[in-house]
Amino acid sequence: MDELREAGYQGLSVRAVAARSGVAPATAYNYFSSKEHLVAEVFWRRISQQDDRSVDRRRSPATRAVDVLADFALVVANETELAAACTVALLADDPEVHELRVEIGRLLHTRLLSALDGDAPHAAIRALELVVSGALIEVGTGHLAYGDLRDLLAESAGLIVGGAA
Amino acid sequence: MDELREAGYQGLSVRAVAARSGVAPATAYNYFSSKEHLVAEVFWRRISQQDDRSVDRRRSPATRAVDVLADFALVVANETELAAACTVALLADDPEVHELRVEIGRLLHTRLLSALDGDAPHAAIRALELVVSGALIEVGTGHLAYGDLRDLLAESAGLIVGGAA
DNA sequence: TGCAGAATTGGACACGTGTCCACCACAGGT
DNA sequence: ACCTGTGGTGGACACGTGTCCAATTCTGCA
Repeated sequence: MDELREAGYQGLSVRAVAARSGVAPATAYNYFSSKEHLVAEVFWRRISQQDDRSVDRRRSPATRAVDVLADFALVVANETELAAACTVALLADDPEVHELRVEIGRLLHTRLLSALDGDAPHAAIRALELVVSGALIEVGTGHLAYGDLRDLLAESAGLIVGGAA
Repeated sequence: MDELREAGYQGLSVRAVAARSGVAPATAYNYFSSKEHLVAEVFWRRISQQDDRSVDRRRSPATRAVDVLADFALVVANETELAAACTVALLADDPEVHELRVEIGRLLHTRLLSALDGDAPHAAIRALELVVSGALIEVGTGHLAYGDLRDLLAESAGLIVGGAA
């Protein structure tokens, strides 16, 4: 993370991260096959370490959905550089990254399902998934400000899941 | 395009494209600052060369929206390799690419606006924009098949824009 | 204490990238 | 026929990447 902040994603290199960790480059490559894999792993750990929200059925379905989406996106979106890094990294054509991508997708799906089960059709959940990737990309490319993310997610979720936003 | 099909995005290089075009590498770099820029340019040209649909207000707003989104996405989505290339390329941290990204965003926005103006709130248009980027990424990463794209877009648009899907 | 197996290391490797610059080819105007 | 300027060219450059491997150091266990 420190390295990413200082050098940006372009400037990030596995070697530099290794150096900062007091470890030889070859060692780093034993664990991470590329910088994409490294960054994707950071994202995955942050996401999966969040503790699950308990579902409170007194709140509207849309609100519950937004909570899930915001938890998901805000983990990285508070730093544009990190959001950019994660979005690009997760698209890499690398088996290790593919694995993580699937895992992350599964996790998001599970969370949405448990927050909304019964209160929204399957199609709505799919749409929410698309929306959150779209939103993350907009943050990563700098077209959407961190501060506006939650509102945008809320607006979209309001439209997708019937209930009042 | 031929080069991309044969070598994949990973294997694509500006030099190889230059060679295939019977042109020196240095010449290619005069026009495209990176392979990301090259690919982004291909995407941009394909998108912007589509002719605008005429708005038929007898059809439901959602249907009109789907037409715009599908035109947009299907330009590249019929070949996974191309979709992957475009999505990754468009995220590059390169001023030329940034320019194109803005241009493409503007074009999509304009088309949605003209297809839906008055029949959907601004928030719906934003949500549709997010959905289409999300969908493109899923195709690019191979998590969504080309054949399923249109249906998925239709489902989502149906939820976002009130009218019957 | 000593040892076997695992983890880490340095260093070289082949390859690809984007940049630079001096030089050349050639079309259009005179 | 001759300039002139624009665009194209070859070739070298510094840099970063991921891979490999033989040598070294660590670690847990007997």
